[in-house]
Amino acid sequence: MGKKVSMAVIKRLPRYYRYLNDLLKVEVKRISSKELSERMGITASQIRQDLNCFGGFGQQGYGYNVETLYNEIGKILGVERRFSTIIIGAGNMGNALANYTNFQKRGFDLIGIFDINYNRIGQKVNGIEILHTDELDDFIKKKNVDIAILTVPSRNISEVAEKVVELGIKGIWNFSPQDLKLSHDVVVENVHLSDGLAVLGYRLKEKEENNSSN
Amino acid sequence: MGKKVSMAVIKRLPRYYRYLNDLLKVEVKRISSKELSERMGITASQIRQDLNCFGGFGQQGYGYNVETLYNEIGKILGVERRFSTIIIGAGNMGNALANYTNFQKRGFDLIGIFDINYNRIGQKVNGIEILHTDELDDFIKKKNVDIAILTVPSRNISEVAEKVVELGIKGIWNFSPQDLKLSHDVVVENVHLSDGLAVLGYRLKEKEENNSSN
DNA sequence: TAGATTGTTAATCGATTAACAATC
DNA sequence: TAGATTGTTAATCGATTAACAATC
Repeated sequence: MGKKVSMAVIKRLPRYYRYLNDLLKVEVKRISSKELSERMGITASQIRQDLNCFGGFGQQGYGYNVETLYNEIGKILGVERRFSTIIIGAGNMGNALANYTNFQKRGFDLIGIFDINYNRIGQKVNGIEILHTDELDDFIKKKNVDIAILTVPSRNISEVAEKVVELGIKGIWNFSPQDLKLSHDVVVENVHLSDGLAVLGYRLKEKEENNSSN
Repeated sequence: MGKKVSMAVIKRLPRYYRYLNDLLKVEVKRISSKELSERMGITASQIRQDLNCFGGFGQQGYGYNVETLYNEIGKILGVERRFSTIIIGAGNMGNALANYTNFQKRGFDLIGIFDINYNRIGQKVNGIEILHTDELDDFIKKKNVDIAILTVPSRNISEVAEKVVELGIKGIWNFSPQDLKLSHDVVVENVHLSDGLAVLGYRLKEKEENNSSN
């Protein structure tokens, strides 16, 4: 009952999942926390600690069965569950995401794309017709949409976000640099791409300074 | 010297920068750590602690001058410094990033786009002609490129990354889900978009379970 | 001056690592 | 069985929060 797993652990799960998938592909059957730790560049202790938040998936003296562990982490992440997803904002980023096949694999079904620009309406992206945002209302009510991916301009983000949560959206994946403050209780993941780029700039600059001061 | 500021602090800097920019726009002149903490949803203590890693930008009894603080954080992040940047992989994601005007503002100048597909060569994205990856070699040597944004398919990522670091690239912004293990000493920032989506799925699933168990 | 708010030290909290008994 | 490796508890490390003297 409510063990309360920390975000630090949860954020590492997709990475474990990826590494296990790679191992599966090259037909590795079993792996010890020690070997996995060397591949991933984290401590074996952390791996065991992380996994034991969710249950004892390993076996003493043997390690972990790769396929079992992969499936278990998949279950934890909810890969079995399907999430119906829409994209709002059919600009370049919306386009790129709509064509991202990985999402389908991870349990996210893209069922609609919306834009405010009439020139875009009716065009298809990855086989899905772009609808006008005026139709959002009807669409969400009819189709029971779980997640909205927001790739609209920053100035519209709060408005669009408020609207979709009122219509019953449960999760938002926000690509605008603007932080979302929402009245409703909804799960939000922010991407904030340019923040990552800023950190890259910082690290680069700092490295140069260190090098020149030696 | 080398105070060694932790990554946790550095990752918060772009967020401070954004909030200060918003305050500037609405012409707020001064702000206390307390008021900023309320807006950002973090503690005032953390704000003061974070900022003091880089110097005393505030004034007792007054708070912080918004413009000064904004500029100081900009300097720390290296906004003044220009980074010449190329995109490798002119697919949907490469396209989207090439059209992202924010990067220019943050000190990143896009000076080249490359693709392996001959059909794309010669087309322009955001005013920049797409070149074939065969020309990477010459281009990087001639133009002194700082950063490569990699939006190539996962299967090519290691190869392309190794190539650009050999040619002298100092920083990589990696959009492939594959982790990079590079022989050279180079700054890498990974985006791993689908990891973020996976976390969103987890949180959504968990919330449902909590709700239904009440 | 008195009030406000910083810069900074100390206390707390949480996350990572180490260690080892349990056990396959 | 003996060796290997987990699950788990305890120790360490680092990051966040609280507190308050310094000072604008």
